[in-house]
Amino acid sequence: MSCPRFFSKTATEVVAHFVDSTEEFINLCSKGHLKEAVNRFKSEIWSDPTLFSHLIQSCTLKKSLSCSKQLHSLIVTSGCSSNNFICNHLLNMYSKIGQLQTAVTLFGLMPRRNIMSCNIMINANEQSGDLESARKLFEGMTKRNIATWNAMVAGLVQFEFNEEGLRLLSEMHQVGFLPDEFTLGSVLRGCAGLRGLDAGRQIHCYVVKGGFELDLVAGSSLAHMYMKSGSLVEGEKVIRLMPVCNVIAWITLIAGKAQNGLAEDVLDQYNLMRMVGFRPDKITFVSVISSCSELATLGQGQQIHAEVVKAGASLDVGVISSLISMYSRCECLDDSVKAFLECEYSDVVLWSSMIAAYGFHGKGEEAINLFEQMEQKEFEANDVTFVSLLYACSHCGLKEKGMEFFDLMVKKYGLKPRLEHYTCVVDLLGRCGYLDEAAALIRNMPVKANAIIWKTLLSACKIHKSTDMAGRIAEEILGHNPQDAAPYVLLSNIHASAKRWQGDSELREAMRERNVKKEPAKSLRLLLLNTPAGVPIRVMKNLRVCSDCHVAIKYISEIKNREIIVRDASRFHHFRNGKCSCGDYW
DNA sequence: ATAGGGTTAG
Repeated sequence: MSCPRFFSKTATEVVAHFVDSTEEFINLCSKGHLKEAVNRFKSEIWSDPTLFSHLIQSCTLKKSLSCSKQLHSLIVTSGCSSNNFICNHLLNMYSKIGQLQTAVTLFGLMPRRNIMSCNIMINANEQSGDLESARKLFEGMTKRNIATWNAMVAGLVQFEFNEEGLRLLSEMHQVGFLPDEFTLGSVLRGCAGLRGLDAGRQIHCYVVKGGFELDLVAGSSLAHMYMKSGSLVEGEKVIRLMPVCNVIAWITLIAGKAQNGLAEDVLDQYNLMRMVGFRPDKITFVSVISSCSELATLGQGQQIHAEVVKAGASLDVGVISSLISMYSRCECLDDSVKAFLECEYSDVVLWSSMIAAYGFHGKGEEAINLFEQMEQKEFEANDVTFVSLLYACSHCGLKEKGMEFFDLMVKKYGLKPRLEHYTCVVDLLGRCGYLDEAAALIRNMPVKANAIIWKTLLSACKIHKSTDMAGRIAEEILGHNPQDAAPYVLLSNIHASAKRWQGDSELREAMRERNVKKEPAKSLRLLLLNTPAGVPIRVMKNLRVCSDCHVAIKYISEIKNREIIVRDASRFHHFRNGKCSCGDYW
């Protein structure tokens, strides 16, 4: 049997030729050779206008406005500009190359818009930051598909209207749409933003029900939600159950551990990740450097800095902000400054990091100077910036400046002071000897006091040898936690330094009566005996060593010539022969 | 179409 013949070719040959040439045309488009594609396949395009879609997609990737305009004119000349399919592609192109206005005009001219057209415009408006227009479009739609709901949920979450995103999920469910992996990814991100563990667990049920547990995106989002909401165990479980992990799943786990304070585990996990063969990227570096910063492990920090440079990630503001903090906490302020100055693009967080670094090193003037420069450059300071700035002022005894900034924060920036801000101000007033004002502030502030803020005041009493007030304050702290040894110890030291031995022995009696015990520092002593001089020690968790500094000291920074350097949140303690540089024995 | 990050008081 022979095939019918078209001219000199069989039908099969014609089809084969057609498939071949379409393939070649698509190939040219995907490589960006638009002119060649148009010239060689003019007749094919004219007979099948849907082929224009490939040209449009190529133009979208090129992000070239002139290319897009030429192509658009060509489409108009070909007479298929009323084709919905082509029009939707054009809408998408204009929105992706940042020509929202053109897309809006085109959308307005379309005679028969379909759901797809509206979906594209919802996404386009969201991407250009206009959530309201997206919402209006969404609300005006009589028919929606799953992508419509997904676009709106994603937009709401993107602009941190997380609760509303969750509400929309239940609304879509009510009208009969089951969430897919895209919806779930978005709402889980919303739950993470809300630290909403309960809502997140409910979404987890949807994930299981839809069979998306093993989906990389849904799985990572789920794990991220758990870890951001403080449930590291559940998050880790989700990741471990995933049969295939990619870089993002790894980093989700690493970042989760970093955020939950497991800095040591972060470094282990990071090394493991590299052994398995994943390449770290800038987001990995940020998490890892922050952990080095928390541990004050300079050597590891420097090594990772080198890797950052090698990976070409050294220009990222996020990476640089974490480097500034790491070097500052490792006593290398010069390197912090260097990193700060080398940064080409800057933002609030970068400036805040540098202000914090100066404050950490007791350089109040420099911190203030930087803040003023920041204001001149019209960067909007945030609440964290002010914590660092106030901290810098209090550590340098700059009372007037500090109070001025506190005022500025409330009045000019409209920020509501948090407990951290009040603690800085109490420290500021207390250090400068305004003990009564500091106490009054704690009693009158609109947020609930915690033991830390009272302890801050107690330290100030110690500096100014005010035993009477210290006694009253110690009672208040013990009201928060009667078993806390720190106020007794502080009070005892205050009595001792004021040479009131009577008060001191009464206090020790009270401690015995209430069965309060001060933790001995056995572990540190053992470490010192068993570790050869000059060997760096990485981390010791929950180590209490210095009772005089009244802060739980957590990390050993290094051991040099049998001298141990320990870091707490605000300063370095040098221990030699069992004696701390701040004067206390352990 | 969708996922992961940086600065913060004692």
